[in-house]
Amino acid sequence: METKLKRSRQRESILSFLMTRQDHPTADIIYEHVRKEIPNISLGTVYRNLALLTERGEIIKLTLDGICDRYDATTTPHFHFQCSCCKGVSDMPIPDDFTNTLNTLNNTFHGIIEGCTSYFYGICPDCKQKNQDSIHSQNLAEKNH
Amino acid sequence: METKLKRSRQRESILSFLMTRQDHPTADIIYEHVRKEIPNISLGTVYRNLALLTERGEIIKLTLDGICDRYDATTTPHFHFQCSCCKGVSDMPIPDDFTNTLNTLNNTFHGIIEGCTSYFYGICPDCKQKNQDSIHSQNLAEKNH
DNA sequence: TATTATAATAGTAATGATTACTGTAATTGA
DNA sequence: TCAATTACAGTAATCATTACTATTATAATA
Repeated sequence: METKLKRSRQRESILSFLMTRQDHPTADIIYEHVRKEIPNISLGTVYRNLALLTERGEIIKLTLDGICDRYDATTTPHFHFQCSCCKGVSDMPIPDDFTNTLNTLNNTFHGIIEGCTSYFYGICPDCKQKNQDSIHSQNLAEKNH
Repeated sequence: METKLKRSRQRESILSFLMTRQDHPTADIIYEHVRKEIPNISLGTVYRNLALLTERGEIIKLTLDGICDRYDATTTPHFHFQCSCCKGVSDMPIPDDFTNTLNTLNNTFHGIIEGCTSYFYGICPDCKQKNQDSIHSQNLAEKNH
Protein backbone atom coordinates (compact mmCIF):
# COMPACT_ATOMS: atom_id res chain seq x y z
CA MET A 1 0.00 0.00 0.00
CA GLU A 2 2.98 2.30 0.58
CA THR A 3 3.68 4.45 -2.42
CA LYS A 4 7.19 5.17 -3.60
CA LEU A 5 8.77 8.26 -2.08
CA LYS A 6 10.22 10.94 -4.29
CA ARG A 7 12.93 13.11 -2.84
CA SER A 8 12.02 16.64 -1.98
CA ARG A 9 14.11 19.49 -0.69
CA GLN A 10 11.30 20.37 1.70
CA ARG A 11 11.19 16.95 3.36
CA GLU A 12 14.96 16.71 3.59
CA SER A 13 15.15 20.13 5.18
CA ILE A 14 12.43 19.25 7.72
CA LEU A 15 14.11 15.99 8.69
CA SER A 16 17.62 17.41 8.94
CA PHE A 17 16.39 20.29 11.07
CA LEU A 18 14.56 17.91 13.36
CA MET A 19 17.69 15.81 13.75
CA THR A 20 19.58 18.79 15.15
CA ARG A 21 17.04 19.33 17.90
CA GLN A 22 16.61 17.54 21.21
CA ASP A 23 13.61 19.55 22.40
CA HIS A 24 10.90 17.97 20.25
CA PRO A 25 9.64 21.02 18.40
CA THR A 26 6.05 21.51 17.24
CA ALA A 27 5.03 21.70 13.58
CA ASP A 28 4.82 25.44 13.88
CA ILE A 29 8.36 25.80 15.23
CA ILE A 30 9.66 23.49 12.50
CA TYR A 31 7.83 25.61 9.93
CA GLU A 32 9.37 28.83 11.25
CA HIS A 33 12.88 27.38 11.04
CA VAL A 34 12.63 25.63 7.70
CA ARG A 35 11.19 28.85 6.29
CA LYS A 36 14.56 30.51 6.72
CA GLU A 37 15.95 28.05 4.21
CA ILE A 38 12.89 27.66 1.99
CA PRO A 39 10.95 30.92 2.42
CA ASN A 40 7.80 29.93 0.55
CA ILE A 41 7.34 26.48 2.06
CA SER A 42 3.79 26.01 3.23
CA LEU A 43 2.68 24.87 6.66
CA GLY A 44 0.63 22.14 5.00
CA THR A 45 3.80 20.75 3.47
CA VAL A 46 5.39 20.63 6.91
CA TYR A 47 2.42 18.72 8.33
CA ARG A 48 2.22 16.36 5.38
CA ASN A 49 5.89 15.47 5.57
CA LEU A 50 5.84 15.06 9.33
CA ALA A 51 2.94 12.64 8.91
CA LEU A 52 4.79 10.84 6.13
CA LEU A 53 7.99 10.51 8.16
CA THR A 54 6.03 9.33 11.18
CA GLU A 55 4.25 6.74 9.06
CA ARG A 56 7.58 5.41 7.80
CA GLY A 57 8.99 5.28 11.31
CA GLU A 58 11.73 7.82 10.66
CA ILE A 59 10.46 10.14 13.38
CA ILE A 60 8.06 9.90 16.31
CA LYS A 61 5.00 12.03 16.94
CA LEU A 62 4.48 12.96 20.58
CA THR A 63 1.02 13.75 21.86
CA LEU A 64 1.68 14.89 25.40
CA ASP A 65 -0.78 17.52 26.52
CA GLY A 66 -3.17 17.49 23.59
CA ILE A 67 -2.53 21.15 22.82
CA CYS A 68 -0.27 20.43 19.89
CA ASP A 69 1.87 17.55 18.77
CA ARG A 70 5.63 17.50 18.97
CA TYR A 71 8.10 15.60 16.83
CA ASP A 72 11.19 13.62 17.73
CA ALA A 73 13.88 12.31 15.39
CA THR A 74 15.17 9.87 18.02
CA THR A 75 13.35 6.66 17.31
CA THR A 76 14.95 4.36 19.87
CA PRO A 77 12.60 3.73 22.85
CA HIS A 78 12.78 6.33 25.59
CA PHE A 79 10.54 8.13 28.05
CA HIS A 80 9.68 11.80 27.97
CA PHE A 81 9.44 14.43 30.63
CA GLN A 82 7.42 17.61 30.41
CA CYS A 83 7.99 20.45 32.86
CA SER A 84 4.73 21.84 34.22
CA CYS A 85 6.53 25.12 34.77
CA CYS A 86 8.28 25.94 31.47
CA LYS A 87 6.39 23.33 29.37
CA GLY A 88 9.71 22.13 27.95
CA VAL A 89 10.02 18.49 26.92
CA SER A 90 13.13 16.37 27.34
CA ASP A 91 14.15 12.73 26.97
CA MET A 92 14.57 10.24 29.79
CA PRO A 93 16.40 6.95 29.44
CA ILE A 94 14.28 3.88 30.18
CA PRO A 95 15.60 2.16 33.34
CA ASP A 96 16.61 -1.47 32.79
CA ASP A 97 14.12 -2.84 35.28
CA PHE A 98 11.22 -1.48 33.26
CA THR A 99 11.44 -4.73 31.30
CA ASN A 100 10.18 -6.46 34.46
CA THR A 101 7.09 -4.27 34.37
CA LEU A 102 6.60 -5.11 30.71
CA ASN A 103 7.00 -8.83 31.41
CA THR A 104 4.46 -8.71 34.21
CA LEU A 105 2.00 -6.91 31.98
CA ASN A 106 2.54 -9.34 29.12
CA ASN A 107 1.93 -12.27 31.45
CA THR A 108 -1.30 -10.92 32.90
CA PHE A 109 -2.81 -9.15 29.90
CA HIS A 110 -4.79 -11.32 27.52
CA GLY A 111 -4.29 -9.15 24.45
CA ILE A 112 -1.11 -8.19 22.61
CA ILE A 113 1.00 -5.28 23.84
CA GLU A 114 2.80 -3.75 20.87
CA GLY A 115 4.20 -0.65 22.47
CA CYS A 116 4.08 1.90 25.20
CA THR A 117 4.13 5.65 25.54
CA SER A 118 5.15 6.97 28.93
CA TYR A 119 5.62 10.48 29.96
CA PHE A 120 6.46 11.99 33.26
CA TYR A 121 5.69 15.46 34.47
CA GLY A 122 6.90 17.70 37.25
CA ILE A 123 9.62 20.32 37.58
CA CYS A 124 12.63 20.16 35.30
CA PRO A 125 16.17 20.59 36.71
CA ASP A 126 16.40 24.18 35.39
CA CYS A 127 13.12 25.37 36.90
CA LYS A 128 13.91 23.59 40.17
CA GLN A 129 17.22 25.45 40.37
CA LYS A 130 15.62 28.80 39.55
CA ASN A 131 12.99 28.16 42.20
CA GLN A 132 15.62 27.41 44.85
CA ASP A 133 17.58 30.52 43.89
CA SER A 134 14.53 32.73 44.29
CA ILE A 135 13.65 31.17 47.68
CA HIS A 136 17.25 31.68 48.74
CA SER A 137 17.30 35.36 47.83
CA GLN A 138 13.91 35.75 49.48
CA ASN A 139 15.32 34.35 52.72
CA LEU A 140 18.28 36.70 52.48
CA ALA A 141 15.91 39.64 52.00
CA GLU A 142 13.93 38.57 55.07
CA LYS A 143 17.07 38.28 57.16
CA ASN A 144 18.11 41.81 56.18
CA HIS A 145 14.68 43.39 56.41
CA MET B 1 -7.53 30.89 44.27
CA GLU B 2 -10.09 28.07 44.11
CA THR B 3 -13.59 29.48 44.15
CA LYS B 4 -16.37 27.88 46.14
CA LEU B 5 -18.33 25.27 44.25
CA LYS B 6 -22.10 25.50 43.99
CA ARG B 7 -24.03 22.32 43.34
CA SER B 8 -25.53 21.91 39.92
CA ARG B 9 -27.75 19.19 38.57
CA GLN B 10 -25.70 19.23 35.37
CA ARG B 11 -22.38 18.54 37.10
CA GLU B 12 -23.85 15.86 39.32
CA SER B 13 -25.39 14.14 36.34
CA ILE B 14 -22.10 14.25 34.40
CA LEU B 15 -20.12 12.83 37.30
CA SER B 16 -22.58 10.09 38.17
CA PHE B 17 -22.78 9.02 34.53
CA LEU B 18 -19.00 8.92 34.30
CA MET B 19 -18.84 6.77 37.42
CA THR B 20 -20.97 4.10 35.79
CA ARG B 21 -18.56 3.76 32.87
CA GLN B 22 -15.28 1.90 32.57
CA ASP B 23 -14.58 2.82 28.96
CA HIS B 24 -13.46 6.43 29.45
CA PRO B 25 -15.98 8.21 27.25
CA THR B 26 -15.29 11.41 25.32
CA ALA B 27 -16.99 14.74 26.07
CA ASP B 28 -19.29 14.16 23.14
CA ILE B 29 -20.44 10.75 24.35
CA ILE B 30 -20.99 12.14 27.84
CA TYR B 31 -23.01 14.97 26.31
CA GLU B 32 -25.21 12.56 24.34
CA HIS B 33 -25.99 10.53 27.44
CA VAL B 34 -26.55 13.33 29.92
CA ARG B 35 -28.85 14.93 27.34
CA LYS B 36 -31.34 12.11 27.89
CA GLU B 37 -31.72 13.30 31.46
CA ILE B 38 -31.24 17.05 30.90
CA PRO B 39 -32.31 17.64 27.28
CA ASN B 40 -31.21 21.25 26.95
CA ILE B 41 -27.80 20.90 28.58
CA SER B 42 -25.15 22.51 26.45
CA LEU B 43 -21.92 20.93 25.25
CA GLY B 44 -20.04 23.87 26.74
CA THR B 45 -21.45 22.98 30.15
CA VAL B 46 -20.17 19.44 29.75
CA TYR B 47 -16.69 20.67 28.86
CA ARG B 48 -16.64 23.24 31.64
CA ASN B 49 -17.66 20.72 34.29
CA LEU B 50 -15.24 18.10 33.04
CA ALA B 51 -12.47 20.69 33.31
CA LEU B 52 -13.69 21.66 36.78
CA LEU B 53 -13.81 18.07 38.01
CA THR B 54 -10.38 17.39 36.53
CA GLU B 55 -8.98 20.47 38.25
CA ARG B 56 -10.34 19.29 41.60
CA GLY B 57 -8.96 15.81 41.07
CA GLU B 58 -12.34 14.09 41.05
CA ILE B 59 -11.78 12.71 37.57
CA ILE B 60 -8.85 12.26 35.20
CA LYS B 61 -8.50 13.61 31.69
CA LEU B 62 -6.86 11.22 29.26
CA THR B 63 -5.05 12.53 26.21
CA LEU B 64 -4.14 9.40 24.34
CA ASP B 65 -4.16 9.93 20.61
CA GLY B 66 -4.67 13.66 20.46
CA ILE B 67 -7.90 13.31 18.48
CA CYS B 68 -10.11 13.96 21.45
CA ASP B 69 -9.78 13.69 25.20
CA ARG B 70 -11.39 10.99 27.30
CA TYR B 71 -12.45 11.11 30.91
CA ASP B 72 -12.03 8.61 33.73
CA ALA B 73 -13.73 8.65 37.15
CA THR B 74 -11.20 6.20 38.58
CA THR B 75 -8.56 8.41 40.16
CA THR B 76 -6.30 5.81 41.72
CA PRO B 77 -3.09 5.37 39.67
CA HIS B 78 -3.37 2.92 36.81
CA PHE B 79 -2.15 2.41 33.27
CA HIS B 80 -4.30 2.53 30.15
CA PHE B 81 -4.45 0.40 27.08
CA GLN B 82 -5.80 1.47 23.71
CA CYS B 83 -6.59 -1.10 21.04
CA SER B 84 -5.24 -0.07 17.64
CA CYS B 85 -7.98 -2.17 16.09
CA CYS B 86 -11.23 -1.09 17.80
CA LYS B 87 -9.78 2.08 19.40
CA GLY B 88 -11.32 1.05 22.72
CA VAL B 89 -9.59 2.11 25.92
CA SER B 90 -9.35 0.01 29.07
CA ASP B 91 -7.58 0.10 32.43
CA MET B 92 -4.48 -1.86 33.36
CA PRO B 93 -3.27 -2.37 36.91
CA ILE B 94 0.21 -1.03 37.62
CA PRO B 95 2.57 -3.96 38.38
CA ASP B 96 4.24 -3.69 41.79
CA ASP B 97 7.74 -3.61 40.38
CA PHE B 98 7.01 -0.40 38.54
CA THR B 99 8.00 1.35 41.78
CA ASN B 100 11.55 0.19 41.04
CA THR B 101 11.44 2.04 37.74
CA LEU B 102 10.13 5.13 39.51
CA ASN B 103 12.88 4.90 42.12
CA THR B 104 15.58 4.57 39.49
CA LEU B 105 14.21 7.60 37.66
CA ASN B 106 13.98 9.65 40.85
CA ASN B 107 17.57 8.81 41.72
CA THR B 108 18.99 9.75 38.33
CA PHE B 109 16.77 12.69 37.36
CA HIS B 110 17.79 16.08 38.75
CA GLY B 111 14.35 17.62 38.67
CA ILE B 112 11.15 16.65 40.51
CA ILE B 113 8.92 13.91 39.13
CA GLU B 114 5.35 14.61 40.20
CA GLY B 115 3.52 12.03 38.16
CA CYS B 116 3.42 9.79 35.18
CA THR B 117 1.05 8.95 32.37
CA SER B 118 1.61 5.62 30.67
CA TYR B 119 -0.39 4.06 28.00
CA PHE B 120 0.08 0.89 26.11
CA TYR B 121 -1.21 0.03 22.69
CA GLY B 122 -1.71 -3.12 20.69
CA ILE B 123 -4.55 -5.57 20.22
CA CYS B 124 -7.14 -5.96 22.95
CA PRO B 125 -8.27 -9.44 24.12
CA ASP B 126 -11.56 -9.16 22.18
CA CYS B 127 -9.98 -8.21 18.87
CA LYS B 128 -7.27 -10.84 19.33
CA GLN B 129 -9.96 -13.50 19.81
CA LYS B 130 -11.94 -12.33 16.80
CA ASN B 131 -8.76 -12.38 14.74
CA GLN B 132 -7.95 -15.94 15.76
CA ASP B 133 -11.51 -17.03 15.03
CA SER B 134 -11.33 -15.64 11.51
CA ILE B 135 -7.93 -17.24 10.85
CA HIS B 136 -9.33 -20.51 12.17
CA SER B 137 -12.33 -20.49 9.88
CA GLN B 138 -10.05 -19.44 7.02
CA ASN B 139 -7.87 -22.50 7.64
CA LEU B 140 -10.96 -24.71 7.73
CA ALA B 141 -12.08 -23.26 4.41
CA GLU B 142 -8.66 -23.95 2.88
CA LYS B 143 -8.68 -27.53 4.14
CA ASN B 144 -12.08 -28.12 2.55
CA HIS B 145 -11.46 -26.26 -0.68
C1' DT C 1 -38.76 34.49 54.15
C1' DA C 2 -36.69 38.15 51.34
C1' DT C 3 -32.37 39.88 49.88
C1' DT C 4 -28.02 39.72 47.92
C1' DA C 5 -23.87 37.89 46.02
C1' DT C 6 -22.04 34.95 42.94
C1' DA C 7 -21.47 30.52 40.64
C1' DA C 8 -23.50 28.07 36.77
C1' DT C 9 -26.11 27.77 32.71
C1' DA C 10 -27.69 27.75 27.60
C1' DG C 11 -26.71 29.24 23.41
C1' DT C 12 -23.62 30.89 20.32
C1' DA C 13 -19.35 32.73 18.46
C1' DA C 14 -14.46 32.32 18.23
C1' DT C 15 -10.02 29.81 18.36
C1' DG C 16 -6.43 27.16 16.68
C1' DA C 17 -4.15 22.99 15.39
C1' DT C 18 -4.63 20.03 11.78
C1' DT C 19 -6.38 18.24 7.36
C1' DA C 20 -8.32 18.48 2.69
C1' DC C 21 -8.44 20.39 -1.84
C1' DT C 22 -6.68 22.10 -6.32
C1' DG C 23 -4.05 23.50 -9.95
C1' DT C 24 0.97 23.70 -10.76
C1' DA C 25 5.82 22.13 -10.30
C1' DA C 26 9.45 18.81 -9.40
C1' DT C 27 11.20 14.11 -9.60
C1' DT C 28 11.98 9.75 -11.59
C1' DG C 29 12.19 6.06 -14.96
C1' DA C 30 11.89 4.78 -19.74
C1' DT D 1 12.40 14.12 -24.15
C1' DC D 2 8.35 12.27 -22.55
C1' DA D 3 5.14 10.26 -19.52
C1' DA D 4 3.73 9.02 -15.09
C1' DT D 5 3.30 10.29 -10.63
C1' DT D 6 4.66 12.36 -6.33
C1' DA D 7 5.06 16.76 -4.04
C1' DC D 8 4.19 21.44 -3.76
C1' DA D 9 2.11 26.26 -2.42
C1' DG D 10 -1.75 28.46 -1.26
C1' DT D 11 -6.03 28.40 0.58
C1' DA D 12 -10.34 26.67 2.40
C1' DA D 13 -12.48 23.51 5.51
C1' DT D 14 -12.80 20.68 9.77
C1' DC D 15 -13.59 19.88 14.35
C1' DA D 16 -12.53 19.54 19.25
C1' DT D 17 -12.32 22.82 22.57
C1' DT D 18 -12.71 27.43 24.67
C1' DA D 19 -14.56 32.06 25.32
C1' DC D 20 -18.35 35.18 25.73
C1' DT D 21 -22.84 37.01 27.34
C1' DA D 22 -27.18 37.63 29.10
C1' DT D 23 -29.96 34.89 32.17
C1' DT D 24 -30.87 31.49 35.88
C1' DA D 25 -29.88 28.71 39.96
C1' DT D 26 -27.71 28.24 44.37
C1' DA D 27 -26.49 29.41 48.93
C1' DA D 28 -25.31 32.50 52.54
C1' DT D 29 -27.14 36.37 55.21
C1' DA D 30 -30.28 39.60 57.10
